[in-house]
Amino acid sequence: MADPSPPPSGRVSPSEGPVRRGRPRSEKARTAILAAAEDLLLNGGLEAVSMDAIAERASVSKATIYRWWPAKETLAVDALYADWSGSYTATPDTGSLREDLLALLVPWVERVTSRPYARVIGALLTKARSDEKFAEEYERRLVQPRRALARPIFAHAVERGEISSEIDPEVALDLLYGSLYFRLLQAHLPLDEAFVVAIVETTLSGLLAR
Amino acid sequence: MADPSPPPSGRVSPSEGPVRRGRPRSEKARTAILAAAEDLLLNGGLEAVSMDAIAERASVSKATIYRWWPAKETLAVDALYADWSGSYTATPDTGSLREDLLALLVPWVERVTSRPYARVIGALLTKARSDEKFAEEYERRLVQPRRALARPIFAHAVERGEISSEIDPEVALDLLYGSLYFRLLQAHLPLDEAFVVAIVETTLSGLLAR
Amino acid sequence: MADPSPPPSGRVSPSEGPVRRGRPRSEKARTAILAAAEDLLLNGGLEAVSMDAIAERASVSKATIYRWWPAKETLAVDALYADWSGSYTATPDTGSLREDLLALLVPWVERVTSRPYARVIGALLTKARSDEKFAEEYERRLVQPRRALARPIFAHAVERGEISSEIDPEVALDLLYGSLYFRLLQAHLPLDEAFVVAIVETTLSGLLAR
Amino acid sequence: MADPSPPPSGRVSPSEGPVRRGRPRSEKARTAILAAAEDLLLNGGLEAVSMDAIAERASVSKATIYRWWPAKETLAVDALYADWSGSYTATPDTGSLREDLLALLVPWVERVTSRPYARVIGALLTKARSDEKFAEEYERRLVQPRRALARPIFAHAVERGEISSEIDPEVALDLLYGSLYFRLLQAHLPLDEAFVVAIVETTLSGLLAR
DNA sequence: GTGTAATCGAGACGGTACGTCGAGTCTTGTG
DNA sequence: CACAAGACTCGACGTACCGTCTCGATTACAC
Repeated sequence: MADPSPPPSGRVSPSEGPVRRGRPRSEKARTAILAAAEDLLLNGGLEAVSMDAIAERASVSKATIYRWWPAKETLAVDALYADWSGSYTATPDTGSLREDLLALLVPWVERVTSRPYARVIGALLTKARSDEKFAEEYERRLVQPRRALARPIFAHAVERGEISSEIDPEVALDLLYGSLYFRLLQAHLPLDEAFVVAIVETTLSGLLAR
Repeated sequence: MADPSPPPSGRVSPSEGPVRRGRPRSEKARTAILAAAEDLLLNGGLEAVSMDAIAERASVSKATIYRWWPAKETLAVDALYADWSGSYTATPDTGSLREDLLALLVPWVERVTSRPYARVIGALLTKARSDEKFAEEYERRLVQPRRALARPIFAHAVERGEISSEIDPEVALDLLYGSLYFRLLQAHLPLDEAFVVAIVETTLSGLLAR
Repeated sequence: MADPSPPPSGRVSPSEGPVRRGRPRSEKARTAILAAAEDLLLNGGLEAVSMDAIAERASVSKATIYRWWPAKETLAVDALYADWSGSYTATPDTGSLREDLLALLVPWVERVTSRPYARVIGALLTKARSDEKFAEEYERRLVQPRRALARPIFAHAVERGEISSEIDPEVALDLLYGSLYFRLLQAHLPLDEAFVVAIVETTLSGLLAR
Repeated sequence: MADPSPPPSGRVSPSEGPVRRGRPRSEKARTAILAAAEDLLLNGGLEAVSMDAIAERASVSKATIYRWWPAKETLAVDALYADWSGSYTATPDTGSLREDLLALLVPWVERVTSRPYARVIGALLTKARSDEKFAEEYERRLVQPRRALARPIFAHAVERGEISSEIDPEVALDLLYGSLYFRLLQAHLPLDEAFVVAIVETTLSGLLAR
């Protein structure tokens, strides 16, 4: 099943108490901020995302941004999430492990190489490695949904008898996504459909002659 | 054979002509700068490396740093290179592909997890994705030496008949290192020796039941 | 009548619209900056006035200084103006041209030689000769008020019949103040009360024997 | 009589001892330095004269400049002196004080307004007010020669009976040159031939009606 | 209606770091 | 020796963001 839409990040959802006093949050401002952030993000990368720039573009005061997002990285996660959440929400189920994996990975590669996501993802991962709270946020919003989407593929393959139930789906996922991220982030060799096919084949059959 | 020591980065080596005019570069300053950079790098990550901080620590003027390194990332590569270049320069050759890979990867994992390298590597990769020249530098100094070290392992395995000559070593390397980098940078699951064993096994044998 | 307090320099007075939005300017910061500037100015001259030094002394950020003053010379004019504006605001009117001029010039000389104003004034004039906008500022704030103060003296003398109405007060002012500035700035001979008396006498009677 | 070429400034003339050991000073370098300095001086003012700029233009090392001139202001004095020393070396002697003064002052005004000397002179005077040794240098090379040239005019006028022997030539000179410098440096009103005539007339006849 | 309370924009504030420039000094090899 | 080349320290420059802080103005709900 697809990702059941995790709550937006930023400040803890204020809808706890039943009392809603004061001026309500401006939806217009929120939208404008996210739009400005996404725009800057996909053009100049995270380093182009400055609170001042967002504030100016979105015609919003910096205080308003800081009221809802603790850091520009958190804002970037929200912007990315809005960008991605609609897509690829269904686990492929073609009846074949090989085809399921290709159906999962090929569109992802196309998407991720269609715009300069590499530097954005790299920057967010880097931030996550120095900020525990942000790491949790990042994993919950962007990492786990994708892994949750993929795990059933291996369960189905076990059911069909294609693979042993001993196989650890986490290791399999890391082999596959790890290779793709590697080429995405390190860019030593192209990340294209041929490479997806190659790693799926190799992961399924192994290197050893038989 | 191991990496034959790539030239230092920074400004192009000035030893082209036979004439060496002017005051020679201060080796003392160079060393102090690299030491300060490495220190800051491994403690606070790249974000802690500021030109001002290095200048102060190394008792060196900022102008001197900028004379030799165009950006703090380039400096970080030099510092990292100095840190790494001595280690792991010989290709393992145990007589078995499995053992060779473990001998290659286990020490690397130990090293890379022994200190907070993750955020440093992430930051450098991110910088590389926005700066073409830096990317070339990074790949030449840090990426290719490691891959060159690993490739012969697969050639030996082909000679021994363990794997087909059809196998593309680049794909194999990306599967293995990619998985490790993935856990290093994304940190969704631990990067330990057990994981190394798991990905080596899986890569060798494949997922499919046989 | 004298100029009744020209507006402060620096950025254009923001009090145009009736709307006073945003955080108001900090009077405390403004005062501290001017005090620091004046202090540095009268001790070390303009060359001792650095934006960094002012920022540190006034416990103010450099950005705040630059927000309001485009250059240290402009700041110096403001500091000098604050220092001078209170004094000598009334045109002397003793009933005699000679006495009026002495009453105008002697206190000015005492003031101007009491502290190292010479190098400050020299520096500002030099800046003015290379910067059109600054020149306008300097003249409006420091030059014209003084000349406006002096002109009525000559009008009174004309009314009393002491001098012809043909006399050009501008020429007379330049003869008197010019000589004083000359000794102040070039310092080839002392600028003292005796010199003031001498130039007043000579300007009134002329060199020619009669 | 006028000063017959004061010695060059900079380091004390090395031609004292009879022994002239080592490589002789390069006349070519000296000339190139002065030319570069004058060029920069008259185009961008003293602030455009940097040791680096001169060194580059003159294809000379900075060390060579510092060997002979302690500061760029001293160099500027030398450059200016070279520029001026050839001109106006004879005291006018027309037989009339009025004409002598005009013959002295009008060409000076033409010269001094023909190029942006104002900012240069202002800068040198400012420097002189903060540097005792430079002040002595400046006065000896540029101030006194001019005054020495002018003093005989008043002696002649006394001899002719035009003015009293009581007249202090120093005061007279300060009235005349002071006014001109004032308009030159402060630029509140034009410095032109009409002004020269006006101050000469006024200085000769005085303001008072008679 | 009239608080009360949270929001919003605008924008100034103290900081930190940036990358550059010029001043002087020092250290080579060459003439 | 003088000189060119050029590396070095020091300190100021002016800019860009950071995250915080006042303001006056808005906009809701609660009384």
